[in-house]
Amino acid sequence: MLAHEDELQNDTCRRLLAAASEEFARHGFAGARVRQIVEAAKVNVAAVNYYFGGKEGLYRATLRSLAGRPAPAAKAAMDKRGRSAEERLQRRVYAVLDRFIGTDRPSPLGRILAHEAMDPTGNLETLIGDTMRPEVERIQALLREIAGPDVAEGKLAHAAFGILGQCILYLYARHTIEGLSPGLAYGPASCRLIAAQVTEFSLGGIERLRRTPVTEK
Amino acid sequence: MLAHEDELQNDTCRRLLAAASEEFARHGFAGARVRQIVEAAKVNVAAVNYYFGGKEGLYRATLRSLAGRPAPAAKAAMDKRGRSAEERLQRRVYAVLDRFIGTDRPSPLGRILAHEAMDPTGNLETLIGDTMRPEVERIQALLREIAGPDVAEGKLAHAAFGILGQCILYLYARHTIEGLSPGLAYGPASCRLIAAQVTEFSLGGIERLRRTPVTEK
DNA sequence: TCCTAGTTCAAACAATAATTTGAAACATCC
DNA sequence: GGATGTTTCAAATTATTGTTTGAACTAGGA
Repeated sequence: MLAHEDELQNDTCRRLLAAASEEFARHGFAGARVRQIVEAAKVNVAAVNYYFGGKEGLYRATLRSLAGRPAPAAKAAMDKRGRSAEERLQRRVYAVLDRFIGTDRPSPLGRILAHEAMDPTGNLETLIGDTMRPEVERIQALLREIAGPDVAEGKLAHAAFGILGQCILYLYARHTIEGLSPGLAYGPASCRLIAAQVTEFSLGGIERLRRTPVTEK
Repeated sequence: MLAHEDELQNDTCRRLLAAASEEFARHGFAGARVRQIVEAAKVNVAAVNYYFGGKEGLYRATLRSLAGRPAPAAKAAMDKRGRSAEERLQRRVYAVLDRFIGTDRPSPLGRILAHEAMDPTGNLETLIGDTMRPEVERIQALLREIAGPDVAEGKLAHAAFGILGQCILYLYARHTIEGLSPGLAYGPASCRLIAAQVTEFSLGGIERLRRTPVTEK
């Protein structure tokens, strides 16, 4: 039992982590089966304990590896200069969709986060801190920029969660949405489309909040 | 092994179903433990098989019992006459929040639905058909009424899902939101507050969609 | 009171899953 | 080539969990 830092050195570890990401994303920690993981990874069962000390260790390592690297689209959304706040918001929404929903294939991170939020295992706090919190803060800052100083902070927070809520619905209710409304297909292009829709919709919401500035709470 | 229709006659069944609702809501079907359920219900283990034929039977019965009765708020939202479409939308949003999130305590139905959506067991279709589909359709109809005939159908569908997404976020990311933004407390009153916020935000979105009617898709 | 059908119970059982083990395979260095 | 440390493997082990069993208990009627 070594490793613990160079989990990505070994090929066995890499395959294990990849398979674990998918299995944990599908079924959450409790529902995931290590046999399923090792079979998908084409690795012997004992490897899990050998490298990670058990199912739980593998889970933590998986979370680390997923939360560690932000998706490529996140960087692309970074170049804020020379663009309107509205445009930057749309890019940020796209980045969220890309990271948590995934463009080509569904992202394990978002799905694991969803399971974790529903049924926490004790890693939720860390995971949120590493992934969601910065996202929420960035979006809220952009909203402030768009809405101006007159809109109450609480309203802005709600709005930020509203935007995230819309994004997350598309992740977590994928089957459901496809069943209810087959037209709204998922795919590489539709991620961009959804970003546009969500942004448009939310800009309207912000605008209205600005027009009717009620007292805080 | 009788029952199967009069599940609510027997006191043991009632307690079993109540405990099962909570346990399945917490951990989903796979993660739920029948021992946990029977312990909470103060009932012998064998009762599960005796009355419901097993864990899966109990699960299905639980779903039936939860999907069967719409929350009281749903009826209150029904009296459409004499109110503006905007007002009716807000009432409908409140009804959704009340049914799926719960006013006083978190609703098992919504939480089970979330697990089911993440990791379907084969009961998802039925559950959706019984609970979500009518909700989506009603909201979409209201949105059409508000938006007028010029907004494309696909946009309205997105908007309806956007509204649901906002509602659902508050259900499924409860811990997360409380952690990120302690000010936004949950409670009997806040359900109404959230309904107001979501409606306000969404009306703005609709308005904007109406102003910028792009071609379908 | 006895009988019957329905229900509850503690304990046994079977099935599934995670973990461990000890030997075999592999690589690396001398 | 042999010694040493690491990795892989199939099989055994332990733990957890759903299900079954057969006896005990209860209530209602003949």
